[in-house]
This record gives sequence, structure tokens and C-alpha cells, in this order.
Amino acid sequence: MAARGAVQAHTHNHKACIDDALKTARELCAARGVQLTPLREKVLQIVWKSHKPVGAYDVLDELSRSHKSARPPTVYRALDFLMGEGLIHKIESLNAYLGCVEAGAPHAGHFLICRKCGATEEIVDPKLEAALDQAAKRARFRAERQVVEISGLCAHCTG
Amino acid sequence: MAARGAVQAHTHNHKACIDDALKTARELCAARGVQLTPLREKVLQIVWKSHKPVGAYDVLDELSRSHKSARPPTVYRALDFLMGEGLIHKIESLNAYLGCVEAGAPHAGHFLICRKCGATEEIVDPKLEAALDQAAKRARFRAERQVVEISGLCAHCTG
DNA sequence: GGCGTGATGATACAACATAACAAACGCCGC
DNA sequence: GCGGCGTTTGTTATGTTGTATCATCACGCC
Repeated sequence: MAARGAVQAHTHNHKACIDDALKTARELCAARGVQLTPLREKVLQIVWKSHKPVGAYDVLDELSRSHKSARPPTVYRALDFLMGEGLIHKIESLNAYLGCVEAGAPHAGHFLICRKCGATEEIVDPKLEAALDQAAKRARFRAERQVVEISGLCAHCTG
Repeated sequence: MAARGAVQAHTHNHKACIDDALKTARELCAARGVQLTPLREKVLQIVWKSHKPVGAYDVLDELSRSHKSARPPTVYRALDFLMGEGLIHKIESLNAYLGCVEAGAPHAGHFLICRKCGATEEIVDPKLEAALDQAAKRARFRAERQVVEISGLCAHCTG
């Protein structure tokens, strides 16, 4: 499935990737009894346009084409909803947002962010999760949220 | 030494902790031939006033008492200098800054952030570092910077 | 003295995010 | 039908965080 696991951002079929993400989102929201309204779905689609994190005001610019009344709160509310449902992540080090490739499975998001091409890969690594849990446990710290963002150069850009 | 390793933010002698951090900073800057000017040292001292991350504009408020001419660029320039010398870290998830307890030893900063009391502990954990390196390596990603911020409740606040 | 470099002063602005209240919409019980 | 309620969206304004740009100052050096 195009949107799962280690996404090859430079080579994959991104249209299928978006379609899949939107389909998953519709199913999840239906199952949960929450409303993935046209506005929210449009925002999700905009965030998914690439595998690069997108800023809220970029979303707003794009959204404004179809939604003339869109304003910052319009966008932030939609982003908050989507984050609440686990459909997107916020990349804290960039103040930007990214589609979640594991929507539906509760998880912390861990990311590899290429500073050259901007492509950002969400990684799922049990060993890393274990190491994070252990580190918190050692300090008798009750972890609730993990922000793990590794920036550098992706395989494609070092090549 | 008060400022080293796992700081017990709730119990330790913080005055000694600040003094130690400032002393280390002066020594490091002298050794490197860079200028820890009075302005920069004052900013460092303000950041070190607690073990809670402090916002740039909070630094500015505090700095203004002694430096009437201080403006946002004044503060951001000092913070940039201090980060460049590895004397403070930026906590991305809070847009705030924190004194570095391992100044002088190049390292990624990994943090445990208590959402209740705000105390933020910098952790040094070789296993976590190894897990992060491995995760990047597996994706053939050349890591340059790591942002690792775990928020939740500290040992003191879980009771 | 004149020059180069690094640090600070000063003004303006850009980028990111939220507060607060109003209006619209669907749903449900009556 | 319609009145009340919860959810979503509209609207205006403002708060917070961070930079760009150019001027000025201090110091060492030849």
C-alpha cells in the first residue's frame, strides 16, 4: 500500500498515496462518529499534497482558492481536528504539518527531515520506541507525548 | 557538581548551579576565543534562572530591567550566539530556551519536559543515542540535528 | 588616523497562532 | 413545526514568536 511504512518520497505514486490517505481518513472518522467535513477533508488533502511538512499559512493560501472565507482560525481549527484524530502530525522544529502514514494506529510520530529537499519520512521503529520509554522510565517520568525529529540529508540528497 | 547529569530540579542548590554554568561558559568562550560579552552573559544568566525553558520575550522582559535598549533582535542574537556555542538549547515544542547542562561536550539535547511544573531535564542516554543513530542509518539518512522532547509528568509531579 | 571586524542599537516587518463572539446547521424531543 | 442544544464555520481583532535591514559603536591593527 502506497502510504504505509517507509515512504519513498522521490519515487512513489503520490496520487494513490493521497487517495489512500483520504480514504483511510473517511473510514476512520465514520467509524468514530466524528465529522470529516468537506472543509476538513480539503485541509487534509492540502497537507497531503506532498511529503513535505506544510505551514498553516501555506495551507491557508491553498485553501483560499476554494474557500474564499478561509481565515487563520479556519485552518487552525481544521488542523487541530486532524491532529486530534491522528490524521496529521505537527513538525515542531518547522512549525509545519504533515500527513500521518499510520493513521488509526495510536503512535508517537518520529521523523527524518531532509533539510535539502524537505522530504520528511515518518519512521516506525520499535527499538527507538523502547529506548525512549526506557529513558523516561529511568527518570521515573511519565511520558505522554514524544517529539522526535531528526534533520539532515536524506538518502536521495546525500547520493 | 550541581549542574551535571540528572538534575534534581526540585531539590538542588540552584544558585551554585547557575554560578557553575556561568563559570563553565566563561571558560569555554575564553578557550575558544569568542566573546561572552556582558550582554550575552546576562542573557545566559536569565535563561539559567530556573530549570524551566524560558521564552525569548520573557528573556527580553527580564533583560530590559538592566538593558533599557534591549529589543527582540538583541535577545535573539544573544540566544543564537549561546546556541552556537552549545551553552543553551532550544526546546522546539515550547519555542523556549534552556541552559545546557553539558556545555562543552558536543551532543544532541534530549529532554524530559514536565507539563505540570515545567521543569525540564536534559538526559544523556547512550542507548537512546544509539537507537536514534540506528534508526537514521537504517533509512540511509545522514543525521545532523536531533530534536527529542518527551513531555509528560516528572517524578515529583506524579507524586 | 583610517580600516576591517565583530557587537549592539534601532526601526520595521514577517510568520505563526489564538481569543472572542456571531451566525449557520443539523438533530432531537415535543 | 419549532425551540433548544451541540457542533461547525464565519468574522474581526489581537497576541506571540522571529527576521530583515541599516546605522552606530568599540576595538585592534597597520
